[in-house]
Amino acid sequence: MSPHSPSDPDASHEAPDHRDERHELDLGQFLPYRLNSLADRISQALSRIYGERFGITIAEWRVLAWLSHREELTAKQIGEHTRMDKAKVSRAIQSLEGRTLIRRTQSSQDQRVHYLHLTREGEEMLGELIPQAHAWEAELVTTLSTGEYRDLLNTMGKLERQLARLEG
Amino acid sequence: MSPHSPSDPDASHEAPDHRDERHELDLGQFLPYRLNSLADRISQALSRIYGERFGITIAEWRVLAWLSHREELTAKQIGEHTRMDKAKVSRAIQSLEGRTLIRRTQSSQDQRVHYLHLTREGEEMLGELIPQAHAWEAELVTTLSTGEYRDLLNTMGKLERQLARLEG
DNA sequence: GGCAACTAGTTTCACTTGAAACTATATGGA
DNA sequence: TCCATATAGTTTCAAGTGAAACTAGTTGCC
Repeated sequence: MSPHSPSDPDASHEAPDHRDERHELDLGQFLPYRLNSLADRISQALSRIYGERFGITIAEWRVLAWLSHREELTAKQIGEHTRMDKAKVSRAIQSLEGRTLIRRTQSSQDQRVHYLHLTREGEEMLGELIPQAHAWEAELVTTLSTGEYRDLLNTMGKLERQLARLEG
Repeated sequence: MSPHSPSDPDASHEAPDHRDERHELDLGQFLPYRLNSLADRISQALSRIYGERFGITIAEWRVLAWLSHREELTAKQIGEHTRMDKAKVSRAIQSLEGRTLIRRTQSSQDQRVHYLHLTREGEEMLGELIPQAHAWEAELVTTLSTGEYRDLLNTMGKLERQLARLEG
């Protein structure tokens, strides 16, 4: 048995009183569920900034964010980085190009690939968006100590690596 | 400024060398993104158990899981617990009832509400499914120390409360 | 050179989703 | 009592989704 005693669904048989608190804890201590609903809530809250203020989707934001640190990326590379499937990436790119936030230039070596870059317009939007995203994140983590924040990222890194091990 | 120094998209201007590692870190240290992709990967991995071995969706699993600790829940209560919208809950319930994993009984006080309970079949399925889910979780967190695991849940709790504050 | 296998990116299609409309029931006044 | 308002749950509809088919181009091999 793991030392972490994740929620035990049969536990309710042992102590029928306090059922209310205990069942709250049950799913509430099942890591996949907790993690998923936390991430979901954060995503939704943040996408209010992307969506309402800037009119872009999460997929579009991810494409833009990656383009902000790298000059030339292809759709495929963005798909690898963001773990979005290529159809989703393709549609995000189409939409961003339609709004002239990014531009595409065909590679001369390989006619199939297109390098993507931010336009001036796209850079300007990111120049506004990114600080707001960071400000929001800062507000979210404001109740954590520096150590807690570092430990969180650290632990998440461990889980990611273990996940890769389980997957691979 | 937050003490946590989340990823700074402008940082690449300061040190154009080592661009490759630095941009990996950039989005890689943006908590909402990291959290979301981690949760996504975990959900997908777990839903292989739900889906392939037991033929149920995540929504259905959540309904069943809640029913495993509480005798009588209504669709509305499940929606509140799981933060799924009522259409999704309704569809999950229909499917589960169709497979006779749950049963519905109309309340005598209020003809609109239906109490949900597991059937024997549903209980049997959960009796198999839940240990497998826990075993998978245990494998995932096996690289964490007991303290790290506790701190993780703790920190997540803090983020949830802060999120509620920001939302409310 | 020419053909099979491969790859980047797009489109199609069947399915899922959440918002809003809807149905049936309940409640709280006037 | 009657009516306005509210609520539980279902259905509809338009938009979004990923898997698979597809298009266009490339590579390796004979």
